[in-house]
Amino acid sequence: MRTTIHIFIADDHQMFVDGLKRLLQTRREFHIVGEAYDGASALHFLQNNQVDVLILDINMPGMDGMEVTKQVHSHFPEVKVLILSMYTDATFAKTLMEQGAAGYLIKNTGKEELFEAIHCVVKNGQYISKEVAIKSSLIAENKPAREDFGKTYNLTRREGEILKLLVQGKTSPEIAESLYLATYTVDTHRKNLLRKLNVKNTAGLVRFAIVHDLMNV
Amino acid sequence: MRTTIHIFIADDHQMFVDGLKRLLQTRREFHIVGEAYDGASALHFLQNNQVDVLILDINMPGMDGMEVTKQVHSHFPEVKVLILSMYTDATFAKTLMEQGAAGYLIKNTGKEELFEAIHCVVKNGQYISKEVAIKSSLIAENKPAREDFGKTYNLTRREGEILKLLVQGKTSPEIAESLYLATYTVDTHRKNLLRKLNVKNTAGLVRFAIVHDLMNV
DNA sequence: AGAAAAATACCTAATTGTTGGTATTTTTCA
DNA sequence: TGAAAAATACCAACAATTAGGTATTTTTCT
Repeated sequence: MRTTIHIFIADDHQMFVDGLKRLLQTRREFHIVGEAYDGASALHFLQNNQVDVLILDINMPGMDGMEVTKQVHSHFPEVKVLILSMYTDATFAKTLMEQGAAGYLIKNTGKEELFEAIHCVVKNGQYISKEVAIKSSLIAENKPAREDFGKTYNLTRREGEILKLLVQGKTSPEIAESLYLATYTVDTHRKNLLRKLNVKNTAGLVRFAIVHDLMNV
Repeated sequence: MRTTIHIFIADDHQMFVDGLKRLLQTRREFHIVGEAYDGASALHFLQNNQVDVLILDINMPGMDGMEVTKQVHSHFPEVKVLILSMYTDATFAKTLMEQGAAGYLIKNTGKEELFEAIHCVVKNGQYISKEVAIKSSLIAENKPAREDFGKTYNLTRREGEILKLLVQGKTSPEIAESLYLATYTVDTHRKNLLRKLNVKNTAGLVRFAIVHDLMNV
């Protein structure tokens, strides 16, 4: 790595920050540009300084890490947020990643993995601790491909056709008209779709279709 | 990196494989354990050998890379699939990641980024080429931040709240109950949502919400 | 050719959604 | 402190959806 990575540390434990600094300073490519013991100070610093990676302890007081992550992501999108946490809870990690965190590491991670994670997020990757990842299908969940959609979910050709039109916002009478069917028939297919996909209304059907990537939306 | 990373290369261009091997051999931590020029051979090798990372050319003949990715992910989940591709199409990359790929690199990537990507996927991260990522909302930074959603689309907090519940398949009475509101009120908000997002029914709302990534679905 | 699956169509009743209003209270912010 | 925005609530009428069926025709596949 030729270029220096500018790192800012936000953690409420002074000793932890010190240890982390020392650890990071063993690598030439890392440059600690600042530190803060609460979220507000961290945000303030970002306004006036170039920071590549914000290492953020998620147990910080004052302003919670979740909020800081959101703020940083929306106001300083170029800053990568790397979360350090004690929790291996996958849902928690997932939520943070969705709020804009680029990485999630549990605190007792080895230094090599930490270095790796920093490089990874700087390169636009996302990094998640192994301990967290194995707890759930947080990464790389296996969705069925579009072409075997019908097969996988046991939908017939007609059902798939009607589902597509539903996603487009069409009503039963409209679908009936465009497919030259009786509204009754369309409704029968809709009933079968609700049953097969185990949802209770059109919202569920639309959601299912989009999330499982049936549509080209 | 103390531990050796066992790499298998699957690509139909012999010269490309050779170049890649030479490139990877400049780093002590990488060990090329094998190579294949079609998907079937690659899968066969995995059955009898320890492989950490499978570098996979997505333009391989015989068995397409998409299929190999799926197979590897389901049969050898411990093997990280790193895709090499010529295409910067984000949808394509996304589909592959969903099939179980751990990383996606375009072929004219620099060696440092390649090394980085390998380390990243081994550590359970996901790596996506910058060139691909910036083309779409594949990674978080390019999506409108969730908290700006309301601002971007002029939705109020309450409207966003109700939209989320609609996507979950809830009916007006149900939403009213969970938010301690009159059904009348929920319906007013729904009317405003339909107007603001310019769709004509709930299917449109759900579709909009998911496509614009308001939800965590 | 015969069975199974898919597609078609119909009926009723209850619930939910949509449209087009009006109007008051609460919150936010300049 | 006002004005504006947001949130709340109500009414009526009509359209659409959902749930519970039954039943015939057409297509697919062995």
